[in-house]
Amino acid sequence: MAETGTTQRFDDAKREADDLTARILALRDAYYGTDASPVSDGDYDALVLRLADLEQDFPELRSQDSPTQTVGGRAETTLFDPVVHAERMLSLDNVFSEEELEAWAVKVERDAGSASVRYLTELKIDGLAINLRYERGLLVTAATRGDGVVGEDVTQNVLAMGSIPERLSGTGHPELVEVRGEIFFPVALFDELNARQAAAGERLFANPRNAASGSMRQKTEGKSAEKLILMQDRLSRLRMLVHGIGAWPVREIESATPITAQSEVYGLLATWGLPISTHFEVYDDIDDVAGYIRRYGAARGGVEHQIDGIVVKVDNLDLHLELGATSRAPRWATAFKYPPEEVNTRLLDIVVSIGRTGRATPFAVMEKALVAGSEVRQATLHNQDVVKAKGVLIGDTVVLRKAGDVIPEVLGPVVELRDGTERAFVMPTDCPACGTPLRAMKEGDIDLRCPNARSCPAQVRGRVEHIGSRGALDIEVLGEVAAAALTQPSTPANPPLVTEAGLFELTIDDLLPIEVVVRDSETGLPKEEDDGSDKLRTPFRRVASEYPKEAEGLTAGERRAAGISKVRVVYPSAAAVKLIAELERAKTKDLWRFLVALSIRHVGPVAARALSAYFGSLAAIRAATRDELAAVDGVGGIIADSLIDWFAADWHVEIIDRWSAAGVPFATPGHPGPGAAMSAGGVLEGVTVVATGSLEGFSREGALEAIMAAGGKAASSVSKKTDFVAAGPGAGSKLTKAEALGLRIIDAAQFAVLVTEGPAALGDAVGPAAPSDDKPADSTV
DNA sequence: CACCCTCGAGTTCA
DNA sequence: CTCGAGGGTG
Repeated sequence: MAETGTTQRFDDAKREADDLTARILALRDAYYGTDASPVSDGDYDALVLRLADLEQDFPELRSQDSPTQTVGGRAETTLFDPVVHAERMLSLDNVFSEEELEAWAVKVERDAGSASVRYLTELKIDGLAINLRYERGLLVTAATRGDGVVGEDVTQNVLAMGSIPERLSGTGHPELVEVRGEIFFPVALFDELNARQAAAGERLFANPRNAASGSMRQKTEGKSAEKLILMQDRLSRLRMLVHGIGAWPVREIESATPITAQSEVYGLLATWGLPISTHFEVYDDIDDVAGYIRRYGAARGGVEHQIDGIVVKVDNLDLHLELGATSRAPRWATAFKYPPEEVNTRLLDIVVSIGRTGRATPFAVMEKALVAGSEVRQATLHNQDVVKAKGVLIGDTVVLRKAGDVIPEVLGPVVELRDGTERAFVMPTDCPACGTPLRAMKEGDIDLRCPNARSCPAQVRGRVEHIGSRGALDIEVLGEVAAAALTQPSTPANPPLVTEAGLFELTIDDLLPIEVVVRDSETGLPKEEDDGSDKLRTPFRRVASEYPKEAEGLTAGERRAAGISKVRVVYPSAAAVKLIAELERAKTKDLWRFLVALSIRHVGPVAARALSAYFGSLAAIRAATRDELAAVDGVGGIIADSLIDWFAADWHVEIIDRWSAAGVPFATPGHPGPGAAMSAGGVLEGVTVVATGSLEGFSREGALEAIMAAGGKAASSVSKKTDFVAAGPGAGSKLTKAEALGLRIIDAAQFAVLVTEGPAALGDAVGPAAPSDDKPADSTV
């Protein structure tokens, strides 16, 4: 039977290998033919890797033209002239973890024998590989990689970039030298490029790599003068960094300059006037290489080009010759690939959730996928229109990424991988939480809402959780789990809260009976005990078995004599005690926090602050007319209507009454009454400040408080009206935008001065610094 | 009528 | 942190 088994396994392997080969070749065609791949790089690599594995197990499967033996790409069919590279352009093998890197290093060091190995690390630019051929110091051709043997002649476009020397500087250039490098589109200019493309009615680029590739592929023929200017403009924005020498006239160069290391090659290339990266390092120890990888993994966005990994090269050139190369890649170098930022995964379902405002939001439930370093299984789809616009069907393979490296986002389906079993998403007509028909609240609204605000369990739970959140009353313990426990009918008791009206009436005794069904974090289904019943947790009570009070002080023998045995005692858990204490503490919080906690449409922290400062009490807000409400800065007719509507509902009034009865003041002590002008003044009067990143000495909230306490406006987003941007470590897009707008950017220390002494103390006028100011400092403020 | 801003939602990690 | 949606303001 053993033989049958082997034959069987070989047949399976052969079938899989054939299948893999076909898919890889098809993807290569798509990839190199159209600049857009139907699958992500990570998937492509996975296919090639799997094939390599199979070939390892069954060497007879490996053929000369297997994709593992040939370099990616095929001869181009576009209109550019073919160029035969003097020396084949190889690709690099990949490692996907520090362990694999370690294993590679072990092999290298073993093969190196007694020689001590030094490693050069550099960023792997996600761009377009280019081969520059110089003869006696003159650029003869610039060509794309193509299939590694024959590429496309893009010399004219490369010269049009303006940053690649047509003639090498220095003297003593070899008869022939090929310089390899990568052309890329600087990420900082990418958004602007797409905006121009859109304005010109041209197609948008999916990413900077595509932009580089697309720009390099442009042809001048048949273009209008206007288009030629645009083309030239795009080309001038491209950059190139060189990272190696292909056709390698060792003796010729060495006779001129003795060179023994790759890092010295870079020095040589620089003296020739070629642009080299400033990000390379040389290390003796592979552990230091791992450190470099980790450093840049954390700061991938901080470089002018996209990075798709780290290239690790053996620095010693004599070892390059000794280690040699396979038919597709050198053995003296490897590429560490970071976890991909875009991956494919399966869209298992589209489910609708009901938020605290009743809005029905469809979200994608996906097969768990590792993207940008964390596992993702859900992503919001916003509303039906977005689902339709993205064109995804349930069952599709979809492209998933993290917008801003944080928020999971479904980009769209991989249409090529459909098999006909996919089905379209249909927005439910009824609320999935309470069954009430969903409806648009206004004519033309895309969002559907559950109108059952009072008793829809999803909405009640959402509102209770919102009350506890940081932006509202900031009640510890009262998070997602506690909110669910308090509002869901827990077995066997009724929920302690039917609506949020009873929140401040809760006692320890109300909390004790609560039982929560434990749900599987993977499936969302209730977990079951061995006997099939739901697994329950009691978050607010702790049961102990101990001797009763009368046994205190007795020894074991005396207890036995008295016939006293242990009894079950129920204690409130730490969480229960904490929650009650926190609720008590919350009653003293500022009025605006209570306004936020009431979940009134369009009343968030900003509007709530404005209303509270103006009216001073909830009673005054309630008594105000529409016009009086709208007189408040930042409040218009819609918010005024929303407030009036809210107070008109009996069950809303009940919330106020019961919270008041429980001791919530709903007023700012000492407030002079409605309409009283806010105590104006303060050193930041009329100054808008945005805080981003972590500012030493301030919490996120604390920074905002400090700005407002000084009379300034704490804006949440950067615009040209922003006067100062206080940026600390970890600042992201806001800082980038501030720089783009030329705004005044200050650090934590300057921020501290700003909020205490005002802008003048920073010795600068309010507002953006003048672009070129050699004029005297006559502040107009 | 453009902007610019706030709101609300989802998600993950330290 | 980012997006869409929609309100507010110049």
